[in-house]
Amino acid sequence: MRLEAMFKPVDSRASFPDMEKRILQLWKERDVVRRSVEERPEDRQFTFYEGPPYANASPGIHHVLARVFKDIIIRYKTMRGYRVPRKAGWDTHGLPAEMEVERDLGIKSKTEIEERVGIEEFNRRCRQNVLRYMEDWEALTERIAFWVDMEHPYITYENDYIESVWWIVKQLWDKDLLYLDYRSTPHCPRCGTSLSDHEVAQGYRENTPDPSIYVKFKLAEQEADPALRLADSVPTFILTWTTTPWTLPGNTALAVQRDAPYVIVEVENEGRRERLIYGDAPELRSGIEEFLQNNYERVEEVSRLQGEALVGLRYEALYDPTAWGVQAMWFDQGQDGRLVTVEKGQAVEKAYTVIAGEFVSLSDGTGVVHIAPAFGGEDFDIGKELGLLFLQPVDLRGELPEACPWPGQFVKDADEPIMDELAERGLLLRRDVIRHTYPFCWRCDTPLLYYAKPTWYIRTTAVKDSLIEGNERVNWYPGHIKKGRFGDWLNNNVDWALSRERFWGTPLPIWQCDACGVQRCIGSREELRSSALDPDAIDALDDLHRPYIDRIVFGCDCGGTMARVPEVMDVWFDSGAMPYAQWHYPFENQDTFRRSFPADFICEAVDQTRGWFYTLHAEAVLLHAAGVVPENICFRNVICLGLILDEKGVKMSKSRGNIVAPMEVIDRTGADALRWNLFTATRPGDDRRFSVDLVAESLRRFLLTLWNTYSFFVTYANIDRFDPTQAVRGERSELDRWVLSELHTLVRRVTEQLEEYDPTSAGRAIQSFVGDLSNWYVRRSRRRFWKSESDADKLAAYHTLHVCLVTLCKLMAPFTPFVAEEMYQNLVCSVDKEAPESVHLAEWPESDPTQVDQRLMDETRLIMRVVSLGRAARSKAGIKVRQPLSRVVVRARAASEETGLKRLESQLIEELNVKALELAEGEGALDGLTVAEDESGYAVGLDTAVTPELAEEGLARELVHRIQSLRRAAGFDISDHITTYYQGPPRLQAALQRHGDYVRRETLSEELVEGAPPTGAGAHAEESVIGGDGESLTLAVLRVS
RNA sequence: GGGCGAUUAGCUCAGCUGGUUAGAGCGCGGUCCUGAUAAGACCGAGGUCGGUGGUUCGAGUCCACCAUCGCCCA
Repeated sequence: MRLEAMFKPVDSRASFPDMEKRILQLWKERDVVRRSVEERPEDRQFTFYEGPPYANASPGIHHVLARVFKDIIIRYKTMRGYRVPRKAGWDTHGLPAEMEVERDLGIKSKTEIEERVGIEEFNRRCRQNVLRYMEDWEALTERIAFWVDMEHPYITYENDYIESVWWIVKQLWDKDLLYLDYRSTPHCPRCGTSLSDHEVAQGYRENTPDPSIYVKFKLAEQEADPALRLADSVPTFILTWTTTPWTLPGNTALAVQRDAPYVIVEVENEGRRERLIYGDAPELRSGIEEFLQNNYERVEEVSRLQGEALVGLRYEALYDPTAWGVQAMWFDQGQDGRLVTVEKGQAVEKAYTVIAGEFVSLSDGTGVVHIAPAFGGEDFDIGKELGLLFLQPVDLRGELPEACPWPGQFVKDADEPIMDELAERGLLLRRDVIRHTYPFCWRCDTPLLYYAKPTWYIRTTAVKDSLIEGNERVNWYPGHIKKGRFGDWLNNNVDWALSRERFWGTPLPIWQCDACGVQRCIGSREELRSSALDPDAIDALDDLHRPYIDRIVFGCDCGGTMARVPEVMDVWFDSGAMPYAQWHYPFENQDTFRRSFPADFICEAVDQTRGWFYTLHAEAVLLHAAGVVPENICFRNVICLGLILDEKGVKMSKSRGNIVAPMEVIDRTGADALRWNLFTATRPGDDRRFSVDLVAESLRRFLLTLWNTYSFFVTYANIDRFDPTQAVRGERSELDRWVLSELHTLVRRVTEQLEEYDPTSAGRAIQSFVGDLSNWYVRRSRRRFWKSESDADKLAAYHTLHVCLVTLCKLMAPFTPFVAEEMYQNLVCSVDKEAPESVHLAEWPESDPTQVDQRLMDETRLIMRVVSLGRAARSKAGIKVRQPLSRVVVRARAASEETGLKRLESQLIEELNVKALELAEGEGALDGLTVAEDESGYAVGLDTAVTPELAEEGLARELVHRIQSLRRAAGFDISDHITTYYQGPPRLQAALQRHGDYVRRETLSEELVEGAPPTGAGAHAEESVIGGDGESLTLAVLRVS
């Protein structure tokens, strides 16, 4: 062994946050982040895609969650020898940015942006705003050691990025995967814009009063259906229910449930008879019929029938909006249900007829649903499906036409007069008010209208089979997402609504002729330049956003002028374009792209199933269909994270004020503790409760246990000048072989589990190993380190512990990169100048199966169990472990176990401080002993008889314990030699007579001196009582200089 | 209303393809051990494994329904 200390001394009370900051500095100095990528072979790439976050607010703990789960896989793969490029990215477009700017400017409507602020200024502010928290993001990202290249990120608002997006759009356009159609969207009539789902969700208000009315639709005179007994020439009405009277002018169909029963009821008042048709379900009938009984002289059931029988019947329209100047349209079945103008004299087959709808409920209303395709989402969809007539008698401001009976009235204000007018015509059966949940504009409190308007779509349904087939080959973690949430989403795929009538987004690259209406899609800047009337304007165009792009016009073959359509693109399309656009593909970096597609791994939270996971997948499948990418899959493996809840299980949100700021946690416990908690607390896909206290527990339970083991090793290794480069001589002890067997088992398990994208199981296995290492290996080996002679056994113990700690560093490097680095620097770099300069540049450890001894591990488990029972027996007898006892008797469950007990006898004997182990033979073997048993059949009996010899030995051990405590209290160094002074009863003398060497050795006492220490010598003394009869003992220790 | 997930001790979580008597950590009360330890060991209190049915010789585990919570969708 060497003369100088090998290792930097380790403070067992180190501050983790401080240590981590030093490590950050070390990485910077040694350029480790860059080297961890570039020192791996270029032809062995593992591809990771970073989902771009929005940097317009500070990052939260859920962002930390995603980032560390990304990081752990990247680090692991790097250590496995893969090159893992990791390009950061920022999402910048869309409503989140626009809303922020609107708030700053105090803007209330879309018109204000266009007229008061101007698109140029508005977008300038969006651009300025959108990355304003980027520094926070960068600081946090660095602090939690998510290694991602933030110096060369992709940013979705950059021209190169936009150009790649345009290229994608053009590929779809060329394959006829892009089209313009109507779509029902939540619309704020006051702001004049669609709202996103997220915005709508913010504005739901409960207990909103609305009309609740039963409206009668008169069946048209037609050939008599015997079941309806129309031949009886009694007017027959279909009864419907609605809460939005203003949508009635848009009615073009009534929907019934095909398989449900309906009833025809005849009512009579003053000789006037009429018949009503409604759903035949008890809960419907009781409500309706109670009303009828109260309002009619006679109520009588005429017949019953299936909904089927009603389908196809025609009824009289309540209104004729075409007379008000409303242009009739219909969903042309010949054109995939596209909405087209109804030509003069053209008859729409499905107009004012009864149709069948799956969604019709027989538990409320009347069992008949009024369909207005211009307004409701379901209404629109079924209109499209069946080719219904379409009437839109309300403009985008929510006002009715001038020529109608309620000219220019806002729809909600028109409810009352509409109901009055229906009542006058005898078509209103019942008029109530209900309170329900209704969406309002979160900005201006205007009730939202579902409103059908033209929208650009991507024909994702055309590639549905490929979407589903591609997903089959994706490895999801957790697995249920694949068939569940994501699979269902794909199975119910609808075309992707791409356009937004907004300002801050990738401009939709479609130009339309003002004369002939022909449309063109532009796929590059070059194409733009060659098409533009003024090519020089393109050279001067240094921003592809609105309003600049809108100024570019083309000439049309027809002689007209082509201008860009006003829409921008759904911001999600940007994010799904990142595999291509981050490299400005195909305009640049073609090799890089080919090498990096598809991704091997992505990771985001579960809310991205319909977000980024879908847009990535969909765009790849579409481009594959267009023949320009090689695979219909964009990522091979994906970890889908759950959400973070607060300690009460409530979702964290700003409005609830239960957000935990990541930096506060990190400042208190360090980033490693936070990371460890996030990895091991719950499985990735589960929702997780989170609190600072739980992170602090991770620190205490795991990191400090490890740290103390490490600190122990360094302390003693330095005392003994241990040199890990020295070879071990001879056979290793069974304790060493046991821990190495556990270690190699651990390496195998952690490797397997990380290969399966399961850091949680891997981390828990590490945690359990560290517990065993500290609480069994080190405790059982303590004396080996402490003994004064440096023999082979001591060297083996140091070696074994050193190997365990070094291997642990490497296994933990992906999990807790800081503490792993700190330990690695000290345990490896300080002794091996040839070793990689950072644990993150090191190779992943290999599991050596020849070191795994399953029998030894099983037997050691058994010993631990028996020891635990033995301690229970001691506890029961009230005899402390320091008091040696003569024998322990163990009853095992099988002969093979007895062999194991015998083999590891010495560990058992030492741990329980007994002189001998006996195996229980037959009945009565445990009689007369203090016995502890467990439920599984093990029993341990202790012979509690304390002979004078044993008592003497116990006293010696007690003395050692006292002297050790005194040393510690005196603040002596662990290796200081001392003189010990003692005063006490005769049996103390006797004990020291016999065990003096032992006491001296254990306490580094050069002399044991009877009597008081010399006064003024600076000795530390204690007086205490031993034994039952009040014997007094005085001890003092004095450092020998 | 539909889909997905969760529900095991006061709290955070294990419990593999069904197989004795359901575990760990934290917390609580007590005892002990310790010159690595902010720690550890032992004892004790604490569970009708969300509920109800079913399959089975046997169910925390499989099936059905229900309840509660969360997410996504309508």
